[in-house]
Amino acid sequence: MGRPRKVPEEEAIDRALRLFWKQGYDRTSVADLSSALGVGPSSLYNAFGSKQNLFRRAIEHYASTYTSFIDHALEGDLDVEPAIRGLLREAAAVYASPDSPPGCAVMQSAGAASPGDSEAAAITLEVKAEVERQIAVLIEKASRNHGTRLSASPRLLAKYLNGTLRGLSQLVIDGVAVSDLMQICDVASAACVAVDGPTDPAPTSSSSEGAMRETVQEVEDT
Amino acid sequence: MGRPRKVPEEEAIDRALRLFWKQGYDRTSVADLSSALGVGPSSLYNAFGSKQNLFRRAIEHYASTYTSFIDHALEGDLDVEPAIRGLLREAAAVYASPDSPPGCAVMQSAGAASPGDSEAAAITLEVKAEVERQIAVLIEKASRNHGTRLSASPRLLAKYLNGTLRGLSQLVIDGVAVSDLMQICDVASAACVAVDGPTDPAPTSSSSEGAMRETVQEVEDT
DNA sequence: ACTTTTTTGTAGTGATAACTTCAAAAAGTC
DNA sequence: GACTTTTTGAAGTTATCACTACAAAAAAGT
Repeated sequence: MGRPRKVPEEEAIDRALRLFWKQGYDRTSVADLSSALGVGPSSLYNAFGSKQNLFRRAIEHYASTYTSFIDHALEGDLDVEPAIRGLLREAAAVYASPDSPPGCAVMQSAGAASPGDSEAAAITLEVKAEVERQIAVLIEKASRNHGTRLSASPRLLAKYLNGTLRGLSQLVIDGVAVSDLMQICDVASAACVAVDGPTDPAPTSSSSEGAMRETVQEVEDT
Repeated sequence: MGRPRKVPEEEAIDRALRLFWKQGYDRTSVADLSSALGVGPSSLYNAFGSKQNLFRRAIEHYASTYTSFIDHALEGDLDVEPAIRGLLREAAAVYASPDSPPGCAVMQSAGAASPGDSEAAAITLEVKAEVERQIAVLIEKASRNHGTRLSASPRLLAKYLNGTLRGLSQLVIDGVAVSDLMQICDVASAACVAVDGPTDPAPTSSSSEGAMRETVQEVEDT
């Protein structure tokens, strides 16, 4: 009952996502969203409550739609290196796809800000942590199933690959060619498995120069 | 001649840099800068002309002061892997230092935005390109001097490491521990040199699924 | 046709953004 | 001490921000 919506909720969220993705959360005004959807601001507030909440819905939509590369990698039973290579390549393909804004929506919309300084960064926190968690699971499973020796622990490699994904997103923004991106994925995935030769298999050294920030927030150890 | 400045230019720029670094360009208002320096906005505009220009000066200051890890790596005559490991570790140490805001100032201040959408991103463009250029030079020199077989061309590895640096900055923001960061640097640097075993030395494969954005902007090939 | 329910468009709210105006203040020079 | 030069502080300007008030519009139920 009641007057029907001019634009259905699902489409509104997807259009909003693409705007946040392209312009970033801060630089996307409610007026931008309103005119992109062809409705007045009152409709947006009636449907979603606030700009923050619309962003939250948009990121949830992104996480459940555009990050299938992790599920694909988990479905197959490949060894560590090909599994990671496939994951990175598929992610890079999404980041560089002409059908959606460049880069990773989580990175591009929330910027590089820390969760404390930015509303948007706080909202994307959970998505980033979940990706890292699932990558750790993937590596642990693949190495166990294939008896693969890793260059570091699954949880550390997951952090490394989390950083790699963010780097890939940035490289796409820089305009790096897709062919180069794919080779970078190959280099990065090869780094995950230990070399057989006489080289040191798993470096464990630590301290470098100067005092450094010791940190608090952590994803659980696997 | 004339009335002396309340706060000298150099100190003003450094204080501004740290604010941009911590909060990002967009979220740092002129009022923030003004109150952080203890002077009125008219003084800032008299001295620097605009917020954009002050940011430009701050980034130039950062590039000439906080990125010495590249010069250090270039000065030594180490082989590729230890040179890159040292570069990454030193960069990570700067990013995680408690004496300055977390992460890389170029990334944190300009966010993840593309140069077209953000004034700040356009200003940091040159710095990022110069870093990548110098890393390519470092790799080429080190591999030539030590006869090292690389896992990919110097220009591609430079792109990979450019992405790695950005990823490291993000990991620091995420709160990853310094000890983990250092191990990640080890994994990343080991990926640059070819393995001796029976494994494929330099993968060259390309196409993945779907159509992808072919890009324009490129740093020159080495 | 009348009521009920929800969405819509228009206009406007106070807050904050970057930036400017201008006269007083603080120095050197004669 | 008067003149010149530059910086400073306080107040103000215009634009845009997220968000809201409210009545007309468009559907369903009776």
